[in-house]
Amino acid sequence: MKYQAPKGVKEYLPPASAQFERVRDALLAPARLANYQLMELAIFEETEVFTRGVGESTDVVSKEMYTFTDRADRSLTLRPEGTAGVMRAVIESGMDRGQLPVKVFYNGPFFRAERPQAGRYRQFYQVGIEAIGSDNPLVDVEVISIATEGFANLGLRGFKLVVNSLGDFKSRNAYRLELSKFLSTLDLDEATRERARINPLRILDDKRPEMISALAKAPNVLDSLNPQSREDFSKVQQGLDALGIAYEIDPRLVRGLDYYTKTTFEFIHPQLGAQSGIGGGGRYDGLMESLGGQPLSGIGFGIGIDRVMLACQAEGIDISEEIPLACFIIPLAREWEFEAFRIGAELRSAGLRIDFAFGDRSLKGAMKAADKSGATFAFVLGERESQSGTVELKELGTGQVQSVRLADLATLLGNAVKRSKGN
RNA sequence: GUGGGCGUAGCUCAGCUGGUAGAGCAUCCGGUUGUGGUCCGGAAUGUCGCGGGUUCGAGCCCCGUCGCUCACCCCA
Repeated sequence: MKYQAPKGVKEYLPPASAQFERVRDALLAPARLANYQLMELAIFEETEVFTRGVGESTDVVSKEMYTFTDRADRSLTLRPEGTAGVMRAVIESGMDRGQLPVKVFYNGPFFRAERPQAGRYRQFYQVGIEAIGSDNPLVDVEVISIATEGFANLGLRGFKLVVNSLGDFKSRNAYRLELSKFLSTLDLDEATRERARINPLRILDDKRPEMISALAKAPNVLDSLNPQSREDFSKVQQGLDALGIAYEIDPRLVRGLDYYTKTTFEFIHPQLGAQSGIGGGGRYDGLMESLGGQPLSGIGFGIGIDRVMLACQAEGIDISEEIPLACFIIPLAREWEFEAFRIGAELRSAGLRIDFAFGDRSLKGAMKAADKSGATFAFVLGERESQSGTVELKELGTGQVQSVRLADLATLLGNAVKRSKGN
């Protein structure tokens, strides 16, 4: 084996690719129903979009970006996350000067140069949505509910939703100061002290047991929320309650991107191993402005398709394809191939999924192929059928055969597909 | 970047204390006339990840290297 996909690149081949599509579409459907619209975006950006957007101090920017120089010596970067690119496109197209809020969704591959492990890849896939230009906490609720709807579409149950509020800019900065003071009383190792200096909030995320106990007495963000932030967070909670969405409040939930303010949230699936976050997001107040746009607030989420697929697997959810192959057509010999193909094309344009026995194989081999294809029906096309305009249609599940006129084939197959869907 | 586990047929793996490689599944063909699934018979496939060392002899031991995988950090 000479060539292989680059390290950590996750690819989906049949039959898993059909599951990938289903998961992606199930996650996207609620966004469409909530009137979010598709953005098909650049997969690489000027590096500065991310350094300014995501923040220099984050791990994502400081050590995980795929950055390269093009022939004109421009520094470009494969997108490591979705929000910054959305903001750039919104500003570039002037959407931030039009009707607000701007509600958009996206999906596709993202890239981070990390060491791969279970559920973490260098090329991975996300769906995401952003609602830009409204401070209303109900928008936060809408965004979160779209995510939970997506999971519900798949029948996922084993995840939990964790929410927190970091407070608005003022509130967050005040807390940051307070937290720094507290952290300076702790005896921290070199790396942690450096992180604390760059962004003290991120220390709260530390999962090491000794750190968790050291942080037991750390000041709580929620206690330092100013009145406005407090009220907004309370509305978010009321909205979630009204929709019957279960959640936990975790004042330690900070998330690794610098732009978050106010609401942050994360979906955790405990059966997943070390990388248990299947999705997450939050509100960002200063992001648009720092990329040169209007001073608008926004909120959004990113959901990892790869991890949602793992979660479905862990819960034993069947995400296999449900549209069956209606019929497998077997030309008896080369001379019948064109006619078989013509019939197949007609059936396909009637909306039926049709496949053929290609290649010169024995009839037995062709029947075997029909069987393995999972088709509901199969028939042979040869001299007799061509003459009579009638085929012996075989139902592969039962072995039953019936004579069907070619003219009636489309209707009959169509009805059979409908019936099997109804079951 | 750091640490653990693993690299044998397309896939999943077996190979006892070192004696020149096997199973199941998958693939293909056949079991007489134009109909699959079960069953039976047959065929094909490996520089045992790569390089070096020890040995009369290495898939098995040693060293290096590459790859995969899991975990730390962090995130989807």
